[in-house]
Amino acid sequence: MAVTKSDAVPAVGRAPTQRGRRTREALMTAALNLMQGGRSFNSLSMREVAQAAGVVPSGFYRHYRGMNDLGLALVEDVGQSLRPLLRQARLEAASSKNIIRDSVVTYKRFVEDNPTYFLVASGERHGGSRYIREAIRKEISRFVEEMAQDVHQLGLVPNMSEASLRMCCELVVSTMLTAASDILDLTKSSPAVQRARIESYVQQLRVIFMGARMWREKSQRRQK
Amino acid sequence: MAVTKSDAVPAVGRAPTQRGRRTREALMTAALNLMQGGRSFNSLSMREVAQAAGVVPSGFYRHYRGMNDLGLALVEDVGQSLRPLLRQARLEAASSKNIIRDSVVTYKRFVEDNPTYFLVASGERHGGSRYIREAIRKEISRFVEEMAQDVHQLGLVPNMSEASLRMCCELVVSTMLTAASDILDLTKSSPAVQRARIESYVQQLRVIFMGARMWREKSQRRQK
DNA sequence: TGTACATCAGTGAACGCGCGTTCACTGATGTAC
DNA sequence: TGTACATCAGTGAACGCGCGTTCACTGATGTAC
Repeated sequence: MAVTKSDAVPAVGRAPTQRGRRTREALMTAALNLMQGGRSFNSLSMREVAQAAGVVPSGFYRHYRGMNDLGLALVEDVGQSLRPLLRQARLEAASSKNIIRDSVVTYKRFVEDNPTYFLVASGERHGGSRYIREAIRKEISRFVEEMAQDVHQLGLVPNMSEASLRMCCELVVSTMLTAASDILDLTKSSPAVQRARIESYVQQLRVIFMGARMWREKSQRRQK
Repeated sequence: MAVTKSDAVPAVGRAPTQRGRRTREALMTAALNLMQGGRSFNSLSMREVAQAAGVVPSGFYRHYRGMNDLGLALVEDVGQSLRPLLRQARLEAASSKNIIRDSVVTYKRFVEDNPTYFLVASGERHGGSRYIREAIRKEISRFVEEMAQDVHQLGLVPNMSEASLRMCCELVVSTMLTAASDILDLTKSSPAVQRARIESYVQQLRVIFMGARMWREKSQRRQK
């Protein structure tokens, strides 16, 4: 048997045609839309997603090996959409004279305007499959990296090593992801309850930044 | 039709007999055991849990209205098991001269020894059903309450109002729940990686506590 | 301590349903000449 | 620009399976006397 062109493996998900790319995206947005109601990605079925995307069930396999594969693609996509937007929000808030409160308020609006992204980010961070969790961790570390850069450039926490800065930013990102899931569940609560919750997060971030400014590197402490 | 004793609604889950209580518990532990492998509660089926508990599928309904009901019972049970244990661990570590590091190390061992509890607590905190999320929030607020009491009594953060103390403890508990899910995924990583992760959490808690000690209440700030 | 009886706990069969996956197919798309 | 053709994308039917839920049932358990 000679190896000819026709022997090439179909190789799922490469989508070299326009039509293919469109359907591939349709499947992603269909999954996101199905999650709008508060359902977790885990609870979606492949058939359901295919139907919502207007594709016959078997068509799904032209684009993804299975739901896990879709999940990974989704995480990557959400990460790439979110990172530049949040970075911009951060830089805008930086000129404010009440950086922390403004950032949290902006963030709240942002979460409410893009619920699906955060449903993926928060919801699958600890719950879903192991692979998806790892993918989310990787995206989070990118966020942290970017944020550390910004905080450094803005001089918000001077005299801190890069490693410590990342550690602090990780704490901030973690806290804000927890906040996101809170915010999404709060949409039906009274304004008073919402304000109280937001206030709590403002205070938590203040504690973190105060702690960060007090931080002394190990080496410095030793020198004392 | 006269209302006689026989008209009484079966009223699921009251389990007034010994046998009943045993099976009810068997269903809970069966669910926990099935989660051991890293699966989320959400992905368990009722039939599966029933079988693991040695009960015929329809028997499940004698004890729970459905999986959601089981989930709520599980959260409550996990909360009640965890609270006294963690409180004890906290009080033990309090006598150490390196409270934070010792607490984190103790906590790590504790998470590894009781993976199922934390799989529920972390995994369903943001992912599962709305009702389960609310139930977990309620349990968390109990944890926070207890921790705030202990921190106050030990005088770890003097000069702080009760409300602010709760806010800080919430931050700590949140961070440690995120840590739990990290720890559970790390069991197969190299000791070096594990140590680095633990070190990161130690530092994060230090930042929080330093920030908390620097904290000035709003009223105090105004008086300045 | 013994007995009668109401309630409770567990059984087994049955139902209709949506699931993931496979397959051979057909029409659409992009390309190489 | 036109055409031939390989590859790609979507189809529709079929499969076996485990799911949640219902029902009438039987035996176990706890109690009131």
